[in-house]
Amino acid sequence: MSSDPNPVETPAGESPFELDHFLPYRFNVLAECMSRSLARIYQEQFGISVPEWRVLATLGRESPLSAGEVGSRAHMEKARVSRTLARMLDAGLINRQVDARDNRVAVLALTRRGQDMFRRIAPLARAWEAEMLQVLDAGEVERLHELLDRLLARLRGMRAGSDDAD
Amino acid sequence: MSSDPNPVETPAGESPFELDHFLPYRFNVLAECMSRSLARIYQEQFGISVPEWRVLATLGRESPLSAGEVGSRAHMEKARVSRTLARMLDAGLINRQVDARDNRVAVLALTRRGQDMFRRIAPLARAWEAEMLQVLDAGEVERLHELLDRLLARLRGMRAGSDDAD
DNA sequence: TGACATTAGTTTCGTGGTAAACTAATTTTC
DNA sequence: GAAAATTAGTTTACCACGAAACTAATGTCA
Repeated sequence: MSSDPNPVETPAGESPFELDHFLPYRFNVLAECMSRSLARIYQEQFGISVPEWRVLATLGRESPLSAGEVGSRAHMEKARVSRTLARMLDAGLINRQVDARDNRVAVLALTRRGQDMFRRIAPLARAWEAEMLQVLDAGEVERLHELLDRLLARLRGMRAGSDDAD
Repeated sequence: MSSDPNPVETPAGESPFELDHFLPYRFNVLAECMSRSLARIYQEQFGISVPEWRVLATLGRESPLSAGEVGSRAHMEKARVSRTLARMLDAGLINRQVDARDNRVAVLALTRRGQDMFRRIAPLARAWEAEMLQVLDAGEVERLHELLDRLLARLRGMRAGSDDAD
């Protein structure tokens, strides 16, 4: 009884709860694995962290942006954005210029150095992704993206009315 | 020039790097959304955190287990397991008994109270998952799980030889 | 049996995260 | 046009995490 492999009784007919088959758990584990694996590349070679990489990629694609715009595009809280930007300013990867029309906002862009770094990391990131995706064919990749789209939309919908936006 | 929406030139023929289409980013965002949404349920109603829920689910399915076994089953670092167990012991959710054969290991199981909590949360977690999965049909859910399986296996394989196991 | 290595688990240390308070600028309202 | 509300962004306070150091028990090998 003390070594019962299924110690908590389940109502008749129900299978026990399995963490391994539970999607939030699976997504968390997988996301963490991906982050770690990829981060190894840009952390070791370029000395930047995950949020720094996100900001770099965001401003590499579109700029100039305000801090708030960076946050919404990269799904980062404003405090995290603020600290990340401070580090990147120190490192000379971005520059910041106060908006003449509205002195609260400052407009951000990559410096030459930031652009160079982005140009060097982006292909490595793509290559890493391609290596991971070798176990999937093109159609599967497409379907995966499509499933992720729908799940994300669903999650945003589920909390509708409950609290604030994102 | 300063308002160029694609400020970093891409090599001819290549599309610019899009964070929104990059899988590690997408998985992180989605995993975080799921965690938050689900955690709202068990945090508000039962006052436990994500790692506590993981340990609860792990020991709810199989016990007794040592701390190390809990960690490997729930994909948690041993330090995190240790802290989580300490909190749960305080809260009277689990009990710990030193193994007579090996005084380094202690064997863990849910208390009556822990079992009750698990029995109450598990169906809520299932229901939450089912609600999220309403946008997918049964075949899609199955294919999603299968894709996740393969990606996870791939990631474990990619770092083969590079460093330690998990 | 006594040194050395290994293992289970805890604790420490530094870092980074979030929520909430805060500052400063701007907009709204009457 | 002053008071109140809103917004952009920073800072503070607190807490969690991971890596590494540490403790204690066990295993190994001469």
